Amino acid sequence: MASRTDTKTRILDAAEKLFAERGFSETSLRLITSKAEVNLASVNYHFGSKKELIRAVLARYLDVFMPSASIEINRLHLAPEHASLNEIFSALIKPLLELNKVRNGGTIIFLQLLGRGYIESQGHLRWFITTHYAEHLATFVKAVSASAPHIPPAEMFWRLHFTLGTIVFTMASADALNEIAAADYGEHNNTEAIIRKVIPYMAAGVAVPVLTN
Amino acid sequence: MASRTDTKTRILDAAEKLFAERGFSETSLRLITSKAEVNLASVNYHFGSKKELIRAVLARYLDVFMPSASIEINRLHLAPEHASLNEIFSALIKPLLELNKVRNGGTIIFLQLLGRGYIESQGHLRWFITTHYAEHLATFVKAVSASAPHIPPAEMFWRLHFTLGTIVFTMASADALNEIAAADYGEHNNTEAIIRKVIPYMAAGVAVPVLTN
DNA sequence: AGTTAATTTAAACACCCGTTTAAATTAATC
DNA sequence: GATTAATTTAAACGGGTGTTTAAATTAACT
Repeated sequence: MASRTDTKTRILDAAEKLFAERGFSETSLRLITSKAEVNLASVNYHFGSKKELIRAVLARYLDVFMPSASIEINRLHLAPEHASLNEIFSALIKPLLELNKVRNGGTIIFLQLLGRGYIESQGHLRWFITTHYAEHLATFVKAVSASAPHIPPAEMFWRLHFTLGTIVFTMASADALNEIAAADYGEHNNTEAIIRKVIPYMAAGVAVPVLTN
Repeated sequence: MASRTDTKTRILDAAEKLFAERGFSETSLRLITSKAEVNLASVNYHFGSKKELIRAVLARYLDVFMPSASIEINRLHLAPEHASLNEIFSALIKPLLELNKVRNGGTIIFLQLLGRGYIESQGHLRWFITTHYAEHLATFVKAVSASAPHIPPAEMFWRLHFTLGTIVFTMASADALNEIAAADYGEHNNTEAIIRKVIPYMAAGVAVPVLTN
């Protein structure tokens, strides 16, 4: 059934790397197939279209991350509602870093793809994610809300999207920021170090009391 | 000298709107010139290339925003170092909203362009901004650092980029988020309302004590 | 082994892109 | 008003894009 390594897999592996680095529209099928060492037409044969390839690339990560994240959230001291926001966000570190075992640089690739998906493709990838992984997202939102009960649901909606923006933009610029940090402050952070830096920032922002005046 | 409205201005006006909505690479010169009702070749005649047009679009906003922001930061109670982080971030509201008077929707267009500039064009727009507006940026960083002296410079570097990501990603998705918020919570926020929502989040994140363990 | 199905391949298709050219037009200057 | 300069215009250039086609090849099944 499979010639050498599965053609489908070779395409996905090459595509996710290029998509994360350069964005979807800046990455041509010809570049993907040449890096993957497969024929140009095989993308349309196996995936139908470029748009569906993009979805498949994202789904391959989400199908690993989402269930794993839900398990960690539910496991929090056997009672997620008593966990702090820092603990809840930190519970996502393990599922995120496990993506590095799936593929080299998997964590940062996943987060960059997520950001590209939300910004580039005007809305239809956001729709794909929120509908296909609704239960997992609800689990997460419920846990966060329970641990910050002073934040009304509408305000929490906005703050969680602020949080998504924070992490996703950070990871999209991670390489550039790391270079500057190394040059200016002698710092050398890997993906995990950056995630551990950003969690307190996000947790503090989500929990800050709403201004009433 | 000018036929009707200045051709150069017509191009910039059409371009900034399309760039903000769809991104740089997704916006063709043919689409820009047709919306602007000018000839295709006039872009290259007046700006040289598409890349230089992108820079000109961004510069037109930065040249208004940056000096205005610096003035507001320096004016903070005549002593910026005694202002709170909330006050410092809030000082940027006026310069941001004044962009709405420059052009309709100017505030959100500017913030979306900023985000596109940082994410899409791999690094060379980030370079353009940090070198051409270095003094203004330094003024801002200095004020923020003075009002959160417990945050080491390297940590502050990261947190300010978290902050940039938060605001820029939020504004890039503002329309979509507003639709959801309206449908799910009956909320209707304009650009200013969203900015006022995000400021406490960012201020809390920037100031949160660094974990020592 | 022979037949059918799945996959791979090279080539072409139709289209859109940024840029350039040279002629036509408009504006400015003497 | 004639001459020069600035701008606008239509057309073409060369190249890249996603997708489709039909033939060649490989794998699977009876």
